[in-house]
Amino acid sequence: MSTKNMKIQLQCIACQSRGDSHFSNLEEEQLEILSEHKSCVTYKKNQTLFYEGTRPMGIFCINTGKVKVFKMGSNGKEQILFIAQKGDFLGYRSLLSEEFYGASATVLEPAAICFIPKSDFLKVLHSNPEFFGKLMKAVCHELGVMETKLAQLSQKSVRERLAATILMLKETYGMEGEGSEVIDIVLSREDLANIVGTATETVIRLLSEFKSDKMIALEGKKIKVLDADKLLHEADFYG
Amino acid sequence: MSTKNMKIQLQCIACQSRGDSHFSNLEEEQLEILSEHKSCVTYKKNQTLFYEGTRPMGIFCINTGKVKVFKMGSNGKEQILFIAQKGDFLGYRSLLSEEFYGASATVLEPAAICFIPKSDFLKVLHSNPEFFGKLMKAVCHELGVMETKLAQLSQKSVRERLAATILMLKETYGMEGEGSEVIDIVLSREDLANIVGTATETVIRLLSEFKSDKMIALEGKKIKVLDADKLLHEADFYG
DNA sequence: CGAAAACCATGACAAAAGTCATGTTTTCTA
DNA sequence: TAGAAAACATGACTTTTGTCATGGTTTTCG
Repeated sequence: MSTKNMKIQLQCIACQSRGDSHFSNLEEEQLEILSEHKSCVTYKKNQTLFYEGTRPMGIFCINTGKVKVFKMGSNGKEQILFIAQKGDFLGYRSLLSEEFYGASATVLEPAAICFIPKSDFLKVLHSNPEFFGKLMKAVCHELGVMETKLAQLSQKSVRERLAATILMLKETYGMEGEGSEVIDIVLSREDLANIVGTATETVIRLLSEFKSDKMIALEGKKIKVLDADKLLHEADFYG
Repeated sequence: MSTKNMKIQLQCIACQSRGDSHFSNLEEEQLEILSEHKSCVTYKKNQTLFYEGTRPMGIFCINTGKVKVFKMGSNGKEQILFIAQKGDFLGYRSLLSEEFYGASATVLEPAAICFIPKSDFLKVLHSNPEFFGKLMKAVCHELGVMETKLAQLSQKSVRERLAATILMLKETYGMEGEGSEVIDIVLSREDLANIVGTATETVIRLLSEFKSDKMIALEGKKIKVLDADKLLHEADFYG
């Protein structure tokens, strides 16, 4: 197998993931502008889309696959801010605030991702107030989500946060399987710890406990949720 | 003294704090729209502008004074997200994402704050792409700031975060006084703890240590920075 | 395929931070 | 302005979480 990433060419207008994205309501003409200079590349696991501290040159649009977005701490530990998937944009926030990337983005599983140069994206953005408004709304929503994460990090125990994280993953990646929900994302214990904001060993220990308590089952790296109510209770979603 | 808040009337166009705000470049016509239905009220310490979970009806524009914006945890502890001051807008984020307020806002010191109804604000916003773009840029920047806070909360010790918080306060509210910087904001130890994300007692203990180590002096509730370099060192701003 | 590397798991221990109790000081307000 | 309430301070102790060490398991890749 070649070590080079495979390039695939596809018009945005025919993109399978467009319906899930902010591009869903764009007009044909504007989709053509976006397609003009875009490149679509397949990435392998662990490849990095962009690094914290570098200058954004355009936006990434995820076609398939999952991408972790994280900040590196001085201790060498990552804090994962969110996980992006099909239809999500990456990098437009730094583009609009005209700052360097505030985080890095690394592929978690094989992915197909388009890159649209800054100028084309901005051209469409400024010629389409409705699109601009939609994006504004999305950014405002994201800010609210991030504030909630901050407060929970500060106010909840690791145990509560892990339970909440498993439930969140279930909501996002859950697949019904023989009565229980299998979470369809492969995360190392370390990545999971970096979402929760704790040490890897602590996550491993708590997962073992949750397993003993029959709340989850571990199938290889995948987590199966056996008792969502009990997890909800652990996450302290009532006070 | 009356228990009612005092109303003062002033045109936005003549507002002293406008130069510090996102409204600085608006045209006369648009300022008049904003002025039309606005009300400007003085608030006393501990009065609340809006509560988490309620519906936003407009935006607040701070003329003078300081306001803490926070989320309440199930344990009854606040997490302060940021402190707003002269020229800052509050509440426009929830307005734009069309969600309920995600946080509460309470006045820290006597303040004069204007309220502009939703419809007037949106009218101006949508009639002025440049203003919209400016606000978008601001929100994107805020999102980056919030992500940084999240990562630091997860990756730094309480001691490091307190040192960083004191330095941040110095940057924002510092006033040169006989060689050292007096931080011109009155925060209870509890509020400070709720910024740092820790227990009140822990903050008190660490402040005592910082004082013993001659990094700060405590003058009543106000903090004076004696050795910013040493604080920077404590905050671990190099790795 | 098979060795090396990465990852998972668990125990033992240490450190960080939280909680509770108590006393003092400051601030508010009737 | 005096009494009450809130805020500050500190000690003693507990709990939570992190770190280090070790061994087993899985994955990767030459």
